[in-house]
Amino acid sequence: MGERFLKSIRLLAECMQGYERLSGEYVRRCGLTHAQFDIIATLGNTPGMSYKELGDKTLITKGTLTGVIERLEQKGLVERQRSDCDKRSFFVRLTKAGEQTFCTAFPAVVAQSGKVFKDYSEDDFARLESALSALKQVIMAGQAASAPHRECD
Amino acid sequence: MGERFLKSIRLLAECMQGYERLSGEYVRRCGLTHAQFDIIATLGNTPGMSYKELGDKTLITKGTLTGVIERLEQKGLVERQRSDCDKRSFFVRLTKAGEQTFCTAFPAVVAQSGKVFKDYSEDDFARLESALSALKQVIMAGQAASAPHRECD
DNA sequence: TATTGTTATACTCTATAACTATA
DNA sequence: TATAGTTATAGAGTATAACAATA
Repeated sequence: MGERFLKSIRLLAECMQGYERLSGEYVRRCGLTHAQFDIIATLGNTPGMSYKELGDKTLITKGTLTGVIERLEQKGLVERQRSDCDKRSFFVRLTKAGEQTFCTAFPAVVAQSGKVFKDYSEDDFARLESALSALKQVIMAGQAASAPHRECD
Repeated sequence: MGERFLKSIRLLAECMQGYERLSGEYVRRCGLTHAQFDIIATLGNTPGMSYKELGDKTLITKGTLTGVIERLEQKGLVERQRSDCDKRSFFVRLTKAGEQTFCTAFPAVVAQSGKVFKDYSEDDFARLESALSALKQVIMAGQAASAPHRECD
């Protein structure tokens, strides 16, 4: 009976699915998959980062990341450069074209999907952010707690 | 500059990703994929429903749904039955084994992933649900509004 | 020895569209 | 004509594990 949280999770999932359905349409119009858009959005406004960092931020595992980056490289949207300090590591960054995609596709997706918030007040946003920040905190704490057990069981 | 909502969306995505990472581990331990678990969870505690309804609820398109249901059928977790009233339609429901999976896998996933909420108060839940309900409402309204335009552009 | 990224395998999901059978 | 579900195709993400090069 302690499943009080299920309603919240269901709502969370519905919101996320709903938003992804909304934005996904525009993402696809840019010729990107969700994962590719994720990478572009993560690399945008940064000097670039390693595969490792990119994988951590996007939840894409390294094996998959190779493929995703490969396809983005073929499209000319990202480029890789060996890291100076650690020669095992690659540094991934947006190309000019990638930055342009970021600067057009990202705002386009944002603008279209953001329409639904037109009647949101400052208070509405504050409440939502506050509730989600608290949620994020316990979830991240839970991940940190369970992660070390991965190999023990 | 009207991107006030981006922070909320980012938080939403982080929460969802975090929760999916948490629960995904347990889902996989039950031998189910995310989509399969989604179907099982949706069919649980219902007398069953049509493909159409199932697709609407899970956001899985009909073409994909055929495959997902097929694999669940092979595992003996769901069964299909032609609808009496509409012979085009199939009625999908959990088998005994499927119900058992629902009754064990679902609570297991729920129990494990629910651990992170152990310190959540009634008020915390109320705030979260309230904020998410409001969010869901505007997103769903946005979907309804944009859906008819799909073929116009 | 541990870590970064690659490669290979096998499976699953996705979008799309043409198709069948029923309404 | 429209709808429920199937089939086919092509592409993409996932888990897993063995592997090379570097630390």
